[in-house]
Amino acid sequence: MDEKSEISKKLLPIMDTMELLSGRWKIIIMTTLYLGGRMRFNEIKRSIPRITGRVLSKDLKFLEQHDIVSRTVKDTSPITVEYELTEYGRTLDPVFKELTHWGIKHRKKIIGLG
Amino acid sequence: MDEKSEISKKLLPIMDTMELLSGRWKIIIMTTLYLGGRMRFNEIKRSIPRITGRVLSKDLKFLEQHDIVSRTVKDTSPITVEYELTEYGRTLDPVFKELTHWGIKHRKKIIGLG
DNA sequence: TATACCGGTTACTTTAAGGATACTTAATTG
DNA sequence: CAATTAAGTATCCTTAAAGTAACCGGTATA
Repeated sequence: MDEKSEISKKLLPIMDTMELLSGRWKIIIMTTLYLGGRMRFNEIKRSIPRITGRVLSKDLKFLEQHDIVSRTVKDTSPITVEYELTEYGRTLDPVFKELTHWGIKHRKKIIGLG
Repeated sequence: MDEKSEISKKLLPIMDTMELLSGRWKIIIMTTLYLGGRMRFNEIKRSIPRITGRVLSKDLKFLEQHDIVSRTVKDTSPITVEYELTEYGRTLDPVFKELTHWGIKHRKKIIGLG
């Protein structure tokens, strides 16, 4: 195997994961649902300062399509829609744990330097 | 502590880490250096199809400023510049391992469905 | 009657990241 | 002498993501 295909082989799964994490709001939405459990559209919106309905809607749809988040329409009046992390979405937990762990050490390093 | 500041507390380190990983090329550059060890600017460039010198230069500078990559000018003629992951850069390894691990399972799931 | 909330969608504008290309200085090769 | 390599920089352009704001049908409240 040449150098470039070895790089590709290493990169592909990393890029696959990153596709789900990248963007300004996706991680914030996932963390919000992780902490908040089952939440309605406007609950999520109110929990995340400055997010717009357009982006929240778009990102939730994306996450639903990738089976990270589930969407349930409740037959109330007016209807409400509940979102929560799927079981599969929760398998991202170790990823978030590592991101968190490294971030905490990184912040300590930066503050230590400052 | 209210809901929003709890979310912020969880998010901050994640966002700190993501800052270093986000963008189209940073992860590719880091993976290339991880596999290739010490490399010159144009070696890196040739290893990464379609990257432009402008972006490679910019991203390497960013990574150097964050102590992920070291830059060494060699007194050859013409001068050459070598880049490699710093010891600190290599502490990102567990992060990449998790991203890889999840990505492999994710790909299997997607192929399984298709 | 009208005002607000529910969960969105549509159309338009702005911003940031990245791409394309030319250029730089100094040395080397043919 | 002309072309090439090295490691970039400068300038302009394109694109994709996100922001802004208006609007939708349906329901409920004052």
